[in-house]
Amino acid sequence: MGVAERKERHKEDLKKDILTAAKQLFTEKGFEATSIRAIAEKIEYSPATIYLYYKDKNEIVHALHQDGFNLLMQHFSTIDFGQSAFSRLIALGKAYMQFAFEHPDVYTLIFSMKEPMQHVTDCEKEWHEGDRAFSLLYRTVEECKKEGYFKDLESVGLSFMIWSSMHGLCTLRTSGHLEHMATSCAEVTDLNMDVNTLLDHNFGTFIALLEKLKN
Amino acid sequence: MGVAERKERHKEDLKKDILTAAKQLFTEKGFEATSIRAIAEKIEYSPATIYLYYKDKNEIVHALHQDGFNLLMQHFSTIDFGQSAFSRLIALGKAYMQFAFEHPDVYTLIFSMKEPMQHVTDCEKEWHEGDRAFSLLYRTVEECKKEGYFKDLESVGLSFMIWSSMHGLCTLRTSGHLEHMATSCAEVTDLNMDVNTLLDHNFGTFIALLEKLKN
DNA sequence: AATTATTCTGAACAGTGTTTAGTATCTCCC
DNA sequence: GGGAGATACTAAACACTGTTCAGAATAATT
Repeated sequence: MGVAERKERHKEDLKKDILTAAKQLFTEKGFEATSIRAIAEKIEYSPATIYLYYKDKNEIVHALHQDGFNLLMQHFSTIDFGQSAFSRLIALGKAYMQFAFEHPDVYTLIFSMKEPMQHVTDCEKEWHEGDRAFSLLYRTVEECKKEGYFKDLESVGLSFMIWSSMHGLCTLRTSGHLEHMATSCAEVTDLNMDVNTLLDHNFGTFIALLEKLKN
Repeated sequence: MGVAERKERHKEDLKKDILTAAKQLFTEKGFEATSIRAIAEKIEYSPATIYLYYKDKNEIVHALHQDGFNLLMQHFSTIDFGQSAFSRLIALGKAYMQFAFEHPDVYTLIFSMKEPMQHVTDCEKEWHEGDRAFSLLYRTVEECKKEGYFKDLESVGLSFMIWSSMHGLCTLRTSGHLEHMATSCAEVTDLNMDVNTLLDHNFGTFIALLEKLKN
């Protein structure tokens, strides 16, 4: 039965090759430019072959979705767990934003597009990667409470608001809204700065805001 | 010269008809299903005719972008300006979220898609609608400070963080992430609720959070 | 070597945004 | 009223997209 095993291995290899090609095209040319035909050309197979390994494009996107989430968790793993819970919370936010900054397309894929999440609910699949990431945030918030922060504030709601504010900041950036505001808010307010300065400035306010919630 | 005027009027009418048809299809069938051919069919003209009135699809999207923003401002106009600045801030957040809830496609168009904003920067156009909306938030935050809120917090940064958290909440909802978390966060935490309850709960935490920032 | 099973592909379908060459209509001037 | 010219419109094509399916090429089994 050595033959069957070899074939099985080859099939799995090809399946991975498709994903690797998709990921490469995706990060190189962006999501819009990543077509089935382009993936097929990269692995030197016909477009129809891809459909023998993946049901449709959504299944490929979903696989990339999981990959992207592992990359995010990798960013989180660099955080020093020796420091205080509050410092860890700030570091978590920073790592999150840096991830969004370094991999804007991956970020959009895993947090803004509705197709991958639709695929999860459609196939009644679990999504442990996402749960784990939120759980990390939630537990950090809980530990912050032990340090005297966020008294009288409910942890789940607060965790979501922290996530939302970071997510909102990241998406406003990638959509170009923040860039517009950076140039035009000089008229509205009296500050004039570029996008990244504005982003840093806002994150600074975020920290200051959380710090004020001690006791 | 009555003829030339009549023709000019007719041209402008047709231009508006295209937009009306686009808006209708857009709200009825969503953005994905709104093709140039579908718009053409609705106004009973050939697809090529549309290109005599709009440079490309982005120009149509940009026009809808402006329309959508006026709709948002309309939602804001229902707010009672007699109440305190802090109450107005909360009402602003509520109106913003309700807008996103009632018109999810319009919300995605004006706040999540990057094409319309790209078009603004490409054509070096102004975007007064957006500036006005942010300015409204900014001024409300400033007035809240006079009422004793947000001491030692910088207004621009805080305005952006408030916007971000609301925007983040809205996009996490439309993308389906919140829906997933609502069902799976029972395992992570100990709460079990549906999407809308979770959304309300989070907004409640948001208010509680802001209230704690008095003095 | 012939049969069967597996793997792959060319071609097509129905859709997308967009361009161009050509037609039909309508206005103007003689 | 009839011919010239401007204007408005469209059929058809181009280059794409995701996806399907009949059939060809290859590999394994008898």
